[in-house]
Amino acid sequence: MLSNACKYAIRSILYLSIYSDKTNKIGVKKIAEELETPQPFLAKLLQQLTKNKLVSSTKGPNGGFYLSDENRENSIWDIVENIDGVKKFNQCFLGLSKCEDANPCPVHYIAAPFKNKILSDFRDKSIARFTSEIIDTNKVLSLKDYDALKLD
Amino acid sequence: MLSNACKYAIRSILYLSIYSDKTNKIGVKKIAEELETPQPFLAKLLQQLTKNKLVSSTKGPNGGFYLSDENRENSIWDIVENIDGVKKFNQCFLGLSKCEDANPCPVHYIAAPFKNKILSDFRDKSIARFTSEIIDTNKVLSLKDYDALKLD
DNA sequence: CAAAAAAAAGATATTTTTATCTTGAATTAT
DNA sequence: ATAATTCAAGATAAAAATATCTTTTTTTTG
Ligand code: FES
Ligand code: FES
Repeated sequence: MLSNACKYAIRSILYLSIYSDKTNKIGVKKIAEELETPQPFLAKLLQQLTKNKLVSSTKGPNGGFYLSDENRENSIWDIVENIDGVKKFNQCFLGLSKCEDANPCPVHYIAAPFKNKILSDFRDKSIARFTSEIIDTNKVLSLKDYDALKLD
Repeated sequence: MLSNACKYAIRSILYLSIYSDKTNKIGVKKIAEELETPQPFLAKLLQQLTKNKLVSSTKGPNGGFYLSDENRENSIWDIVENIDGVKKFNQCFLGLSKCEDANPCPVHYIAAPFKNKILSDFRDKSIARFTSEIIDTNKVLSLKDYDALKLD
């Protein structure tokens, strides 16, 4: 449903949201290691996300990527739009050209509620809120295998 | 989540389940037109599905593809396994290597119930039952755009 | 200022998915 | 039998997604 690129992007931004700020930037190398994603590919992605104001960056020593307060006001949905485009998500689970109640495919009534739920979660919460919920519930919500992002 | 190939396969088999039997076979050309899928690609798929006993076929004039009673005892899940493999479906929505309650990603508790629901629907019902439910509810459950498969 | 660090940009490569084409084999109707 | 029809099989092609490499630019630190 989401491309690898998009998954990497979401994970990166959630990671940056938890661990970075203006005074604590993080380089691609570190991010790629933490999230176990291909480094140069992630670099390209972050480049694109930066150009589109979803993440921030500075060059030079102690430079790297981080999320500004403005960046944190975006939603996960903004990331999806940026990388995969909107269509990807509105598509029918079985590949019909339109997914709508008026013309449901055989699994529409199973798939549609899920899509709506994910969609509203992605669209209605800011990155900031999404992140604080992760932190507040104090669950081990890892971004890569095992508990890499365990908040202790 | 599912590949195009797999979507084509599922739609084809549901189509054949509704419209074909031993005495009424349907050619690739017709199927591809009805489902609006690329014809030679679908031919390859049907070939594979036939080899793997998920559909039946005969050559020659009035030949074509159809579902035998045995074919109808398979599940949608069998199709998915055949084309995309099992893994595809067990994957984490954000791309972690494992999707499990013990190590949930930030959207796990939204995605997991959906996956379980689809999975059980796909796995526990035979094609035959799936199809008769489509017919019985008498809904316009089309397999391609608009109401191509409207059961009147 | 010079050197090092790090992202930006652009080019290239690999892999996977999707799609097509060509030839061969089986079946049926005439 | 023969010709027509339709699937089978294998080779090939095109497109998209994923991944890497090289060079340039910016920034910071010493
Ligand atoms: S029409 Fe297929 S998922 Fe909605
Ligand atoms: S861990 Fe991500 S969907 Fe289950």
